[in-house]
Amino acid sequence: MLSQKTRYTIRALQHLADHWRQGPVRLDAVAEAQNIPRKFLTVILSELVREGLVISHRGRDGGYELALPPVDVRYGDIIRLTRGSLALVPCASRNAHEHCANCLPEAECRLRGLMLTLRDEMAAMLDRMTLADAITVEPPFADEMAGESAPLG
Amino acid sequence: MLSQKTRYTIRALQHLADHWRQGPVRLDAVAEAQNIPRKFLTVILSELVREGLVISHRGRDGGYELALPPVDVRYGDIIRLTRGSLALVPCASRNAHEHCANCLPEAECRLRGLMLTLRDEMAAMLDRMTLADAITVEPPFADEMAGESAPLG
DNA sequence: ACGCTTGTCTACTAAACAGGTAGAGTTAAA
DNA sequence: TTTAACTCTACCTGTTTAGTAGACAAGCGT
Repeated sequence: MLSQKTRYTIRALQHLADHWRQGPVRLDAVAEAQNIPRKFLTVILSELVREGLVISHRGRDGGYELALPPVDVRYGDIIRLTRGSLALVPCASRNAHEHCANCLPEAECRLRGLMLTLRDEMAAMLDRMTLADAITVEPPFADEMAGESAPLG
Repeated sequence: MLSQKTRYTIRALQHLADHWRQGPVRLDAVAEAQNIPRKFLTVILSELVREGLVISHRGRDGGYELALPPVDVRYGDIIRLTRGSLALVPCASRNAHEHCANCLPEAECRLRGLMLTLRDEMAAMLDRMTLADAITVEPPFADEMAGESAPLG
């Protein structure tokens, strides 16, 4: 799962992307529009500023704006930034590789093999999408529970 | 990230799959071969027994074995079982859907749209692979850091 | 029936992390 | 020089993770 903080981060960035080239957006505006606790959002945005993804303007009429055009901010980058890695296990990360604790030698670990493949598929998709993409949300739910019935129930 | 427990679970099941139809495998054998703390493994295996994925045999010459052929145990099922869902956000789960806290209405949430698509890609891959598949681990690392250079560095 | 080996179950705990909050300080436009 | 912003360090509280302890139950072989 993505942490709540990562989700807030993504939604905040989406909001800034929506207001690209419209001048700084105030923190409260983001907090209200995106339903993010105000105080927590200060922490999140400050980090994004430190990381260079967002620019802040202090003083009156200040606020935040993206540091680069939405089309240049890929979702993969955002998740790498906030989570450290796209991978589902430390040893399957391509940019922040770490040995897993209590594991087999990496060359023998099938879980690692699987997770490397999975990571690459996820990366391919997340690096294709940027903050500039309009994402259409699918219609309701219901008829989508199919395909889940399996040997296990 | 998958929790350590989920990783242990998968490796334990792989071990049982490797010894399919060779009689019960003792807990200690699994613990040693897979480098899993013995006491913790009892918890993990007991849960798998309760969930019907593994059968246990008590008494002398007892141990554990898979309840069904390895080819019928998909990785997707294992992760659904231990994590509850494949999705990266609660609202993007197909079999354990939940509203996210402090979010937008689901129909408007672009993060949800993105995560639904991602979930489906992950599911497609994880439901294609089973415990019967030999997974080849890729060669070393090194030349694989390419493709990471981006607007962000 | 006995004893050994092996799994089962409930409870507990230490440490880390998640998700926030408080509040004093700094900037810059009007 | 006021005031509406952002910034920074510190703190807090609840939950989850990763285990451990220890008494108990069940088969197998003799």
